[in-house]
Amino acid sequence: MRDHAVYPEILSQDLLEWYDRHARQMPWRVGPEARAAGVRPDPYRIWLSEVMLQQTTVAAVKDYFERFTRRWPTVSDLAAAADADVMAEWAGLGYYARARNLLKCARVVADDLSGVFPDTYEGLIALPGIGPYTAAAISAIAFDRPETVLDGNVERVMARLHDEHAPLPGVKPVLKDHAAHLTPALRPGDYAQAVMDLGATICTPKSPACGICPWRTPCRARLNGTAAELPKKTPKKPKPTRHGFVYIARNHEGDWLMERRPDKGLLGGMLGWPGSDWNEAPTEAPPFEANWQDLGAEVRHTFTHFHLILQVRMAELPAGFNLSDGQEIIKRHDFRPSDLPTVMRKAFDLLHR
DNA sequence: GACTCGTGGTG
DNA sequence: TCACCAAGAGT
Repeated sequence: MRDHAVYPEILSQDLLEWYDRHARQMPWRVGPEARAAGVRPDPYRIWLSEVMLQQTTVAAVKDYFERFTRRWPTVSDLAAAADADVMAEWAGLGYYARARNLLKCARVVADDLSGVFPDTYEGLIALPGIGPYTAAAISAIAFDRPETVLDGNVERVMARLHDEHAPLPGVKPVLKDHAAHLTPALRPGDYAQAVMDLGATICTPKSPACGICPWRTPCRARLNGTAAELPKKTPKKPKPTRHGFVYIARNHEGDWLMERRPDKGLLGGMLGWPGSDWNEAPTEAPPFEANWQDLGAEVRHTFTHFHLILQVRMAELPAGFNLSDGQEIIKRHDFRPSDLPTVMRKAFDLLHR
C-alpha cells in the first residue's frame, strides 16, 4: 500500500480521479467537454456564485444565480444596476450585507479595474465581500492558481483525515495547514472543488459515507471510528426570543406604506414594514394614529442569533400622509412580495390566509 | 477572539 | 419541534 502521509500528492491525485468521475453539474461550472475545447471559467460568474454560496446551500443558490446572470450578464451590467433592484433580486437569500458588498465590489471592478477581476489572492481579498475563503476560491477556480480553500467542508474533511479533536474555531489554523499540504500544483482549481464536493456528498456532517470515500484508506478518523463526531466545535450560546410589532397600511389606491431599512445592521438595505424595535418587552410604535386592526396571528421567525415573534397590525393609510425618514410609498403595481426579506414576506402572507 | 448577520433543509 | 448545518465576511 502507498504511504499517503509521506506522499500527499498521491491523495490529491486520488481525489482528482474521483472528481473526474463524480463532479456535479452546476450553472457556474465549465463541463469537461467545454474545458477540453479550451473554455475557461468566467471570473464574474465564479465570483457571483462564491458570494452567493457563502453559508448557503447549492440548492438555494441555483435559481438566484440564474436570475442574476440573466439580468446582469457582466460585472459592468451589475455595476450599473440600481441598488434597490439588486437588493430586491437578492431578497430571500439572506445575509444581505453580501448583496450590498456585491454591488460595491462590482463598481470597483467596473470603474477602477476596467471591468477585469484581479487574478491573485491579494488583489481579490482587497475587494468588498471577498474574504480569505472567497479570495482563495476565485483565484483557484477561475485562474487555476494553487491557493488553498478552507470552508466548512474542508475543515470537516481535514479534521477527519487527521483525526483532529481540538474544537473549532481554535483548530482552524491547523486544519488550514493540513489542507495546504495537500493542494497540488496541477489542477488546483479542480482540486479545490473536489475537496468541497467530497465534504458535501461523502464526508457529510452526519453519517458520512466512509465506505465509498476515495480517502477511506488514509483517513485516521475512519480508522479510529471517530469520523461522525468530528469536527468538534465550541458550544454556541442559546438564542433568546424577541418580540415586536409591524404595521401594514394601504391607501385608497392600494399603494403600500413601507420602509427602506438603514444599510447597517439586520436586514440592512432591505424593504420592510414600519414597526417597533425588537426586544423582550416591545412597545407599540405605529407610523400614524389609527384604529389598528390585529390580524389575530403572529409571525414566527428565527434569525442567526435570536427567535422573533411579530404581531402584525393593519390600517388604512390616510390621504395626504407625510412620509418620514426612510418611508416610501410603493405603488400597487410595483409591489412584489418576493422583493421582501422572508420575515417581512411572512407578515404580508398573514393578510390573506 | 467574540459578535453580528438569514434562510431553508434535515435528522 | 428544534438544534444543527451550509462553498464566511465584517467589525
